[in-house]
Amino acid sequence: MSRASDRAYEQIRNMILSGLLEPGAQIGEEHLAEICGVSRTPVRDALRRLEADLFIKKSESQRTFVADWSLEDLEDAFTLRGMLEGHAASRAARRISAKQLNDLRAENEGLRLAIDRTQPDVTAFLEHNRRFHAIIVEAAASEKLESLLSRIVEQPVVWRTAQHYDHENLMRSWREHEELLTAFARRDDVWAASVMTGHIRRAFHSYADAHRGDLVTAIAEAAE
Amino acid sequence: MSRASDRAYEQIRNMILSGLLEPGAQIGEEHLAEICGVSRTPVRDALRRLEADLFIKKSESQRTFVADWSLEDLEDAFTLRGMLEGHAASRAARRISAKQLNDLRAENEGLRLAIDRTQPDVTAFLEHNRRFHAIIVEAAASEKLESLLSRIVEQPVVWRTAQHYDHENLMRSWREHEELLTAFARRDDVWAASVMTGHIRRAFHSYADAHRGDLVTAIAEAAE
DNA sequence: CCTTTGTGGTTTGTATACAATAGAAGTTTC
DNA sequence: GAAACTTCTATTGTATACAAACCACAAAGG
Repeated sequence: MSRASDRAYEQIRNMILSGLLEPGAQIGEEHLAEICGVSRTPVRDALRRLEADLFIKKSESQRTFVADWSLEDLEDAFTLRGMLEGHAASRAARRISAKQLNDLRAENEGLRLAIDRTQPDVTAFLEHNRRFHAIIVEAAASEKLESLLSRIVEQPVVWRTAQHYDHENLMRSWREHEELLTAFARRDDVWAASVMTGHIRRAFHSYADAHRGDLVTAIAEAAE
Repeated sequence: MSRASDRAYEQIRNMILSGLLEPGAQIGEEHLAEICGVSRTPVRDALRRLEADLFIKKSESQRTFVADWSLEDLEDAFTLRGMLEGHAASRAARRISAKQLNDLRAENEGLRLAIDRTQPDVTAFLEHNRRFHAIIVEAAASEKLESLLSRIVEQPVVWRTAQHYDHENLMRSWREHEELLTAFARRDDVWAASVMTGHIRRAFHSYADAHRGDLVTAIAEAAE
């Protein structure tokens, strides 16, 4: 891949995910170019990709804004993700290799270690979780499915809110992953799909609960 | 939208859909720029979008090739489309407006007129069909769903093969659309979803049958 | 004969300059 | 004082020039 435009893509994406660029905010190409230390050309390139990934959206007059997702939009995205990842799990159950199964086990073990401590390491949790799901999509061996999923898995607000997940929720993710592993080991595609769909669905509610807590905090801070 | 880059997008897309640019063929930016009568900048812009839409793919070394889909890839795409459009139909059944319902009826009437003649007008059929499905996706009112579907609905080979559809197949599409209309009128989301999924699924087999005929023709021509 | 390495030409990536267009603000007129 | 028009500014779109990467082919060495 190209160096400058990829750096720009990563950098802008991280700024959006971390909340440095606020949802709804307008962003100018020149401005971003300065921040990334490159010219407008690679920035425009990066913006096109971010637009396809629904991280930004353009007004009728082509001005660029950070995507602003409502709770409804998020439920919508989680529903689609549940369908698609359920399908991925079903395919994966029929195709997964011994190596991929081992990799999955390793990731879930890492995930458990990240949260099985007095202070859970949420960043590590998210990374192991991401890789766990990525391996399944890879095992599903469908280029189109992979392309579609890459566009709805990561959502800015979800990242920021994840810090508020409680220990029980994190452990439930681990347990659901374990169940998924069993389903894969048995090559049971129906089981795998239903566990996955439920897993994503529950994740949405965990998010929604944590998000409400987040809102309360924000309101309290604003009141000070 | 911008003039030159959109023209380039449309033009290149049409060249791919029509088969003028053959699957697997390498395409150079400079070359495309000449054809479209613009500079490389808007062409690169268009290529980024076409890449997101899976019309082209890039090699590891960033060279551009026309996407080459195997029959397996196509079945895969049709399966995903069935899932997503089924979901769209389900949502649409609960939300569709009277006006949208009328528009759907009009499109399907136009579709019938296009094929109810001695020599079916397949191009008109495809256009009415496209708009019919587009209205449903619009009625589903999910930005994400729309974004995902826009990336798998149109496939180069399908267009070219459509000319070989027989009259009975075309009429079945019309009848299935009519059934969908009834389901929408009754606001029956479960019915709508199952009719839609079956509709897409059958379309795949119509394609596969016609495609085999296509292959036979090609082989016969090569033998001359 | 096979492998490797260099070189020429082709293709893509980036920067910059300039053109076009949309928004904003200020002025004029009723 | 409000609405419409004009001008100015900010932002995006396009062209072009140059730099870097890559591929293919040929030549040399083992």
